[in-house]
Amino acid sequence: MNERSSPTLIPDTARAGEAAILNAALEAFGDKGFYGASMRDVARGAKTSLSNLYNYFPSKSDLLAAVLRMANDELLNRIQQAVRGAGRRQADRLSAAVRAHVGFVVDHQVASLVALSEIRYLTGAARKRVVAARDSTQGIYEELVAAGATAGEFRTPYPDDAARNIVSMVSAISTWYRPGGRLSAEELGNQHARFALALLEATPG
Amino acid sequence: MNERSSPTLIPDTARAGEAAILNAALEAFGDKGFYGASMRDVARGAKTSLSNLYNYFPSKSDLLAAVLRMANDELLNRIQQAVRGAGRRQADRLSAAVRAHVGFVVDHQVASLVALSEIRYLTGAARKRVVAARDSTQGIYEELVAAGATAGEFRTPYPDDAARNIVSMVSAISTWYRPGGRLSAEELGNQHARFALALLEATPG
Amino acid sequence: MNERSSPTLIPDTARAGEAAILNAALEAFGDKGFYGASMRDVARGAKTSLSNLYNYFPSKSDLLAAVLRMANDELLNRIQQAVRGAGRRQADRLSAAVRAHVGFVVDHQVASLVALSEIRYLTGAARKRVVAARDSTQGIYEELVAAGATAGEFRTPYPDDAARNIVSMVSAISTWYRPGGRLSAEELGNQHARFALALLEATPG
Amino acid sequence: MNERSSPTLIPDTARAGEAAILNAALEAFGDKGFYGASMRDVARGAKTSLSNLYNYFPSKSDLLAAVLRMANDELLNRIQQAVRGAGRRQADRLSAAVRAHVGFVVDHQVASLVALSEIRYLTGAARKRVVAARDSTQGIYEELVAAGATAGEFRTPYPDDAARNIVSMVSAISTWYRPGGRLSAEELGNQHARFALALLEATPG
DNA sequence: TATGAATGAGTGTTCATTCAT
DNA sequence: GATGAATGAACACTCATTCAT
Repeated sequence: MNERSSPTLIPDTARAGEAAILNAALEAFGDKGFYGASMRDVARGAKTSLSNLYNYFPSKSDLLAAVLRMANDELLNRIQQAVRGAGRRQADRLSAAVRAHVGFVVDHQVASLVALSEIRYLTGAARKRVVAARDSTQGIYEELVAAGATAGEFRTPYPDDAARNIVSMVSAISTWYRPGGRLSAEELGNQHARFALALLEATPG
Repeated sequence: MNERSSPTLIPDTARAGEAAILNAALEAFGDKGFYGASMRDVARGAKTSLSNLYNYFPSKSDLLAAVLRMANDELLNRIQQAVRGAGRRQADRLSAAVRAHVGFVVDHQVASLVALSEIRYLTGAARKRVVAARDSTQGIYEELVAAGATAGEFRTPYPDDAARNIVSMVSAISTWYRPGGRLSAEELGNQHARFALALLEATPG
Repeated sequence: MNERSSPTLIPDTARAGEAAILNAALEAFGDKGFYGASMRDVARGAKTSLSNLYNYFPSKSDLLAAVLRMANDELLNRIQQAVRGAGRRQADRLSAAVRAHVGFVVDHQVASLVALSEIRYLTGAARKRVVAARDSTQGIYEELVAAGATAGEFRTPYPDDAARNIVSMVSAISTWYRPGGRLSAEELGNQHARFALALLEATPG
Repeated sequence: MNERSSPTLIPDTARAGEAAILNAALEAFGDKGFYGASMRDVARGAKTSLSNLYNYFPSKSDLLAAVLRMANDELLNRIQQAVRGAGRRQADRLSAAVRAHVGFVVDHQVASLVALSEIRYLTGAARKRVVAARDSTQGIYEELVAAGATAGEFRTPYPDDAARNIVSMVSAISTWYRPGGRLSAEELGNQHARFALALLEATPG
């Protein structure tokens, strides 16, 4: 049973060619960045013509937005599911969230990296939507931390800032992680769960 | 005495127009990213002609490299000086490093952001040099953490990873900090020093 | 009886979707010119798909040709009918022609404008046919003028050139006319009939 | 002495490459229309590179605007000079204006054609300026006609509309004139001067 | 009849860079 | 040290048109 397979980010509702384009875009943006990657790169990766891209996405920006939205949706799903499946102590729930988050970053490293670094190239409504999605993720952490603080499990005087730093730490994994490295994905998850609890100055369980 | 004035990054040894160009490049890269900013943007910001840029820097990449190198030099200097001026306990030394680091990020937010996000667009020798400089900074933290671990001050089982996460947290400040926000620069420094010690599972001082 | 209603240009023989396409094409070409308007614009205006246009017209040029042919047919019909219904004096016949011509331009301003300005973008057989149709209209004027000159009603030494200038004047109405302007359509017709007779140096009736 | 040589439209103040570009643009726009002509066509005609065009004109629209402005300036100059050099009777002054106008159209047929048909592709401030210039020309005619009407020389009941039609007739010459045709430029001028006076129902001189 | 997917050529424009002065 | 002119390559995007269904 493979608990952390790497399910594609692309939802089943997508049209035929759409998935190929989205995956190619993800790869291209991850490789060269949003500006550095050209629509021709994407088309080449998706094995279609440049102009055909525009039958699916009206602009390069929309393509980026779609990629980021999908990544954020999947991340949010994973974290929420993990939290729902965890015990009642907030420390456990937060640990589960961090492990799920790390799992996502490892499974979808490129998407995580793109989400971290290319969001700045969005503008207007697309940006707002993606920023909101990102804030949802952060919001989950803030709620968990707040609940834990109320329950006396976490003693940090800066709960919100600590929550943000947890996200920073986990997100940063996407910038240096290499599969087959010193730590397995699971170890990485446990490690960062411990970091998170330490940051929150959790009372020993 | 103004301990945290915002000294320019540009060294006095620079030629006449060089400083203006470097500052303009910093601003442009910060605004739009390396690819998004054009040499014309830089020229406009430096109030000189496009072609004159090439009398100072042989290429756009070299311009980015110069900016990053300066930023890293200044950061390294600040941290080293802070550590030298701190007490003998490793916790104190590390706190001093973090506070200096936060001070740099706040003083040179744009440069910090550029260093964080545009390094990927360097290649070849220039990249190597900048990466090495960045690793020097990280190395300081690793040494401090290792010394503290040896001394029994820090109990984290993951000293190197914790050191990296300290850098991640402090660097991330550049992505959200706004002057005049909830916390002053000094408070931000103290806060992150506490986060760092918590992360390291420091024994109470 | 409404003598100057705005009967559509599209003949009843047209297939189902054809009328919508032709009208959309007319509007699009009028708005942005032949090159400026795209087949997508036409499809949008006709509320059908881009590719469906090609079930009706084999090319954009053919679409333009069809529009222009229809406009010229209607114009020719109107003028011929008006002349047939007029008295025996050439001045009266010419006045009737001009008034009918002005009526057409006012009723179908966009079509008139397109016919005036987009004919240049036709090539080959399509162009020949449309130019011939336009020349037919001009031919009517030339005959009327020649007959009037022979009859001693018009004294201009340049009958053909005068005829062409009558057409120029009336056609130009399409470039500036706005419904609800200073002059009614009927006044405009009478006015230009007078201009035409003046141009021909007609002997006082 | 060459009274109607074809002095270039390009003023002496222009930079070196500018004249070549403007002339090439004039030719290209005349040949294929504004939309039909590409910047590559212009570059080819000006014997320079595509990108170099943008060192002189920031956009294709600006290039068109520059062409049209120059044409209108020259036309206005010619008419004004002609009127100044004419006698005191308004009929004479108007004849002079028409002859000068015809001379311009013949000398700069392409420019006249472009001014007549491509003005619609301008927008914003550029359009306003060119429209204003065109209206200046029309204004001269209106003043002459009004003065003649006051003096009892012209009896038309529609002085302004007649003035507009004079412009229409003369402008239309650009759409059909071919050098070496039936009429010389001078004859064409005299002919249209006669047409104009006839249109105005001028009292016999 | 009607559609969405697909394509290759072409669009205006911007790019980093070079060069003559 | 500084400039404006010049360039070739690349860019995102649109075009008219075709084709399978």
